[in-house]
Amino acid sequence: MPKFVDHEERCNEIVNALIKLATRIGLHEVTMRAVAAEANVSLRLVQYYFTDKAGLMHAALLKLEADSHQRWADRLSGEITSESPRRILEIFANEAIPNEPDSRTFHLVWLSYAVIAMTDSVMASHPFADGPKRLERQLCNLFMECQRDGSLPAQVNPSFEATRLIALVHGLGTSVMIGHVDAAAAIAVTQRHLDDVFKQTKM
Amino acid sequence: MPKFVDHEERCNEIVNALIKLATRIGLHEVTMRAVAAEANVSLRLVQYYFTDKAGLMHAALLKLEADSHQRWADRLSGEITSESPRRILEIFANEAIPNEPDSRTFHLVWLSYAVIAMTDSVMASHPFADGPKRLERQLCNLFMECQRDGSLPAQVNPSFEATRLIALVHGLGTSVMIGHVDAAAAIAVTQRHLDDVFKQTKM
DNA sequence: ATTTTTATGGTACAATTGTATCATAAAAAT
DNA sequence: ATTTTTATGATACAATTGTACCATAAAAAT
Repeated sequence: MPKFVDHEERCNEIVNALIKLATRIGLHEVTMRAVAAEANVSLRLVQYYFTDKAGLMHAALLKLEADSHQRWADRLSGEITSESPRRILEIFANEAIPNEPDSRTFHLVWLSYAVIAMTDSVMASHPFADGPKRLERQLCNLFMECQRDGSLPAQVNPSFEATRLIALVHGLGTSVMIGHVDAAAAIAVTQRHLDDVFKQTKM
Repeated sequence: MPKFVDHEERCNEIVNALIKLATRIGLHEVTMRAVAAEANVSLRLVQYYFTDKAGLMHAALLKLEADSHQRWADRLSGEITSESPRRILEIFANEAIPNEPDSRTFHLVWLSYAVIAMTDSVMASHPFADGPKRLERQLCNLFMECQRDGSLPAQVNPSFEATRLIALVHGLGTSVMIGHVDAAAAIAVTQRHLDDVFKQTKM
């Protein structure tokens, strides 16, 4: 067999080019040629590695989710381990607010895909809710841990809190991206929200 | 002067065609010709009334916001007037969840514009945050009314609650649109959220 | 050394899109 | 009745886009 190239690596470069491009000009304006140019490869190569535009788009979505999951997994098994579950929740909330290139890219591109999925049944069927669902489970577990260590009242519903927190940071994220609120204010809101949750009492 | 046509009305028909189309196939796939076909007019007419695609898009965004504002204003000056401010907040939260064609359309199309605005400076500069900002003021006022009538503890921060509620329903809305949570569950979350807010106590 | 398979380049093509242009109907004003 | 202005139709055009096709370099296998 002939000339061999790290397929994986080549695909990653192209997909990264797409994500970078989508961040700059919007996913809806991304074209095969533009991706090729951004990745410094020929148009033919993009076709070669992904056949379709649909294939490329799909691969990029998968990588976006995988990267995001990986970043968070790394974080969870890093210096963070020593922190209290409540503190981890706060760190999550902070990092979910798009105030830094990585999180801005993620929010923008993910939301672009989400909007497409809302009218494109093919895109919709794919692994879309998986990311949020896994995240929600993780948050739910963190809330339960807080109850076990006594920092969170027992009558609080962890599943509800997870859903609420995820929706809140997502909504805030969009507000930040369109310039409705600035990132600092958004982080203040999430902080205060968590304070509220943790001081809930029976009446 | 010659043949006269209700300009306003004609524009509305075309813009409505765009919104209907965007709801069906996604805003990013909307084309001048498709809008013309949907409105049952010639391509030339769309050009005549809006010159640009940019002009058409802009007009549609304005109408989307205006309609939404109008619907809510009508609601507020209708049977709702007799309701308590807290109940009005609940009604708002319910209607913001995209479980019905009108609200689904609004969420989808508005979010499509928002995503475009995130990378398009021309779109971004336009009246984008105005809608949410006005809404936030209205919600803030409702919370303050609740404090005046004694149903909401005084130590609650109305402005914070308005920001939080709007971000929450927005985030939930997106989750509903992509099928991550169903509409009924989302409404249950907003209901429970408001319950939480209204039973907050000093510690 | 020849073959065979992978990787890559170049380019052509049909379809679509936004826009521009040319024409004309239709009705009010003169 | 002629003119003038609005409203509308038809179509042409250049640009772009996704995809298909043809070629070939390069290296492993024979």
